[in-house]
Amino acid sequence: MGVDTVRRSLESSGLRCTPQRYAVMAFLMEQTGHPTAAEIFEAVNRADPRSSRATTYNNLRDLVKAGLVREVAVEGRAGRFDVTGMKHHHFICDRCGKVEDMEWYDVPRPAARTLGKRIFRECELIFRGLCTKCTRGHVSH
Amino acid sequence: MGVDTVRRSLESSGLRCTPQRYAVMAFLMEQTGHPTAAEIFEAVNRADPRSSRATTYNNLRDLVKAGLVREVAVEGRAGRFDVTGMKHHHFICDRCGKVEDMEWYDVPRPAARTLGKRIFRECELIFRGLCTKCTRGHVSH
DNA sequence: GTGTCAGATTAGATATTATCTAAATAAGGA
DNA sequence: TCCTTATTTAGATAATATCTAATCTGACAC
Repeated sequence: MGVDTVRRSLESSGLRCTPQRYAVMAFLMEQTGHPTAAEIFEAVNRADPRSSRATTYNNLRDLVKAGLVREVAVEGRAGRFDVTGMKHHHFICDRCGKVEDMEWYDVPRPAARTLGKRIFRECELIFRGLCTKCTRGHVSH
Repeated sequence: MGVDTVRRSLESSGLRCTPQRYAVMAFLMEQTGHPTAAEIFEAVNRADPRSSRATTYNNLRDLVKAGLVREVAVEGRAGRFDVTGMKHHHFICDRCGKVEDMEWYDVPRPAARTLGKRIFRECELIFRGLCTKCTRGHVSH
């Protein structure tokens, strides 16, 4: 991952390339999982440059608004983030809340009639069940 | 809605029919929208029997666990609840966070190969965009 | 390189959402 | 009616997210 890949992502979205924003984006790009804001905040602050909590949240919001990053809300738990690079769906574990990527496939968009006056932006498909780890020791009825 | 519809729903799920739990379920069943836990708490407490915050959350969790109620997580906002009676998808407004029902249609489930050792329970399809209200005055580029 | 300023950062307070605690209560079966 | 166990309660606490207002800085024009 060239240093400038991150910088170019930011700039092509009209976002200033600040050290803190760079650090958030770089961390997410090198990540295969789906960290929470708190985890991102911690990771960034283990290294330099350091970043305040507010800045981390601000940057995540900016990155999401710019379409570079996606937030996955999980019931009763912290939201999780990943880069929107390659199209994929998500699997959320009922038990531990972990979010995993799932191979993408096309989903039919809703009929215009169903949509009415709403403005459609995207479909998101979420699979639910038990992740591999939580499956261990599980006995189906 | 006969009084006993609610009671029977609870009992057939092995849940005791307490006044507080009844009130939560009854409120959700007569509701067309997707109230937050706070809204449900308020609604129940405008009438008798009253219920504490903890009880409202406990009951919502029990109802979700029993499969009678579904929670929809919304990024950066309170979760929202509805009864799982008739199959439907959800539309979430990017701007105001409102959740609306959308006509249900079948979604292909993931291939066994993709699923691996995970245990699949369900698919959830979420549409995103602007709701009818937030569309007013909106100019698409 | 320097000046400029809109946008970014900061620490800490605050807001919002959800859960925990431990004692008191009540549902529903025997 | 009595018993057992699930449920309820008020208030404290935890977890998550945003706000404030002072300060700083990236990037552009020159």
